[in-house]
Amino acid sequence: MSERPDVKSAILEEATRQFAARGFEGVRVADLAAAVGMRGPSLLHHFKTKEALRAAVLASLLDHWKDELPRVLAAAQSSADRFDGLLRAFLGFFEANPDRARLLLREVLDRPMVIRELLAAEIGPWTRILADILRAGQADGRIRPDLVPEAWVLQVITTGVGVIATHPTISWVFPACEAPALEVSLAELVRSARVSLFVPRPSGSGASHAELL
Amino acid sequence: MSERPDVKSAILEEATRQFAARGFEGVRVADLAAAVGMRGPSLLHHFKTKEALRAAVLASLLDHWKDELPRVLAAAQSSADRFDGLLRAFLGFFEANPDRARLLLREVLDRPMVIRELLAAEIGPWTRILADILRAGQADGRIRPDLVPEAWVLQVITTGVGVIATHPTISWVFPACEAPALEVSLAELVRSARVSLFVPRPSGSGASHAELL
DNA sequence: CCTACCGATCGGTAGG
DNA sequence: CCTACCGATCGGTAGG
Repeated sequence: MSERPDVKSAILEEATRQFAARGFEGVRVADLAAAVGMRGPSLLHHFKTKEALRAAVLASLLDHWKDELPRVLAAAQSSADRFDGLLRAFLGFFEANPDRARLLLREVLDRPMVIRELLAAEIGPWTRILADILRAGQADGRIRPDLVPEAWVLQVITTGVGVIATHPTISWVFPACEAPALEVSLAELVRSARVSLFVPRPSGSGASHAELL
Repeated sequence: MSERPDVKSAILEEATRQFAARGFEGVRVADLAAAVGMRGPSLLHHFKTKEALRAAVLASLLDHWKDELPRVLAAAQSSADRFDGLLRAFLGFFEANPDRARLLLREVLDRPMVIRELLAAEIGPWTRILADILRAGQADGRIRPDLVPEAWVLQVITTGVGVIATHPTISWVFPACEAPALEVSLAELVRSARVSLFVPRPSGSGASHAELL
């Protein structure tokens, strides 16, 4: 009765880490169990199969956005700096634990059909709203007219997840001392997302872009 | 003597396809062999181990850029539309066979240390030159000063590979009829890369951005 | 939560 | 390029 309060959470956390690092097939149930202080068969008492564990790990990732997306999008309809709020909530979640980005990318590659359905069901309704907000911004002349809202959203998602997942490896296309830090790369992402989104204001105008989404 | 001229190429092509789809560990040597008309042990006569085949597949990917990058960068120092040439050569290679992008992404996730070294050795020298070209453009006032050249290059690489690798899956964050086609997403990538790179010209000026990199 | 163990999979070898 | 087969790995079960 006085057991470790949430063995399950510990297993989920460790599974996220190991699945992200070595992939689902590359991880041994016994290793996963050892990392949380038990043997393989004992772990399978908490999650009936390895595949069930995979589903639980993925669900815990997407669940975060089921709560967060409506919250941030609602704030985006009343607050001044919607653009920064949304983009930072998105990037911050993955930046706080890059394994989330790597895990998601692996699932996209490993099980495209499964992920398609999950994205359509859980994220689809919200991205649609987002695209509509962008279209309204185009009608108002605040957002560049030569932009395809859906494509822009898709690209920001892919780039955010992709940069955070692969930065420590891909940044080696530059010598170590010239490679930008992750924060610099993400700042560049925010900059280019902003510039590619908003119609430039005549310089000297008071309003900052952050207020305009 | 009158055998199939290049069994090896056939194996490499099929391996690219299958490694991209199911990952290195997810592919059985026997299946790979069956797809090119032989049994497992016979395939291992052409590539001593499965791991050797993996290395060969990866090398054939990177070899393309060892030839292509110098060529395109050289053209970029004499021709008018360097930006388009370079970006289209890059995107075209992966668009012609999205499995290349998926394979590369998997290798980045599966073997970060190996890929780091390969990128540093084979691609590093050229991206460095590219970053210097961008810095020269900043000195001339053609390229936005608030841009970190290395971060911009990194982002374009990550986004290009990421979008092409994941588009058929991630685009399902939109209902099927609203999801942009891959070509639309790539056009948006080119647009936003261009806009985020160049200092905007006073409207009415004759020169197009394409000439300016 | 454990030990003991089954059953299936799979890379690679032997030998032709 | 084949068949036959070894040896190791690993998810999951039995039974406590």
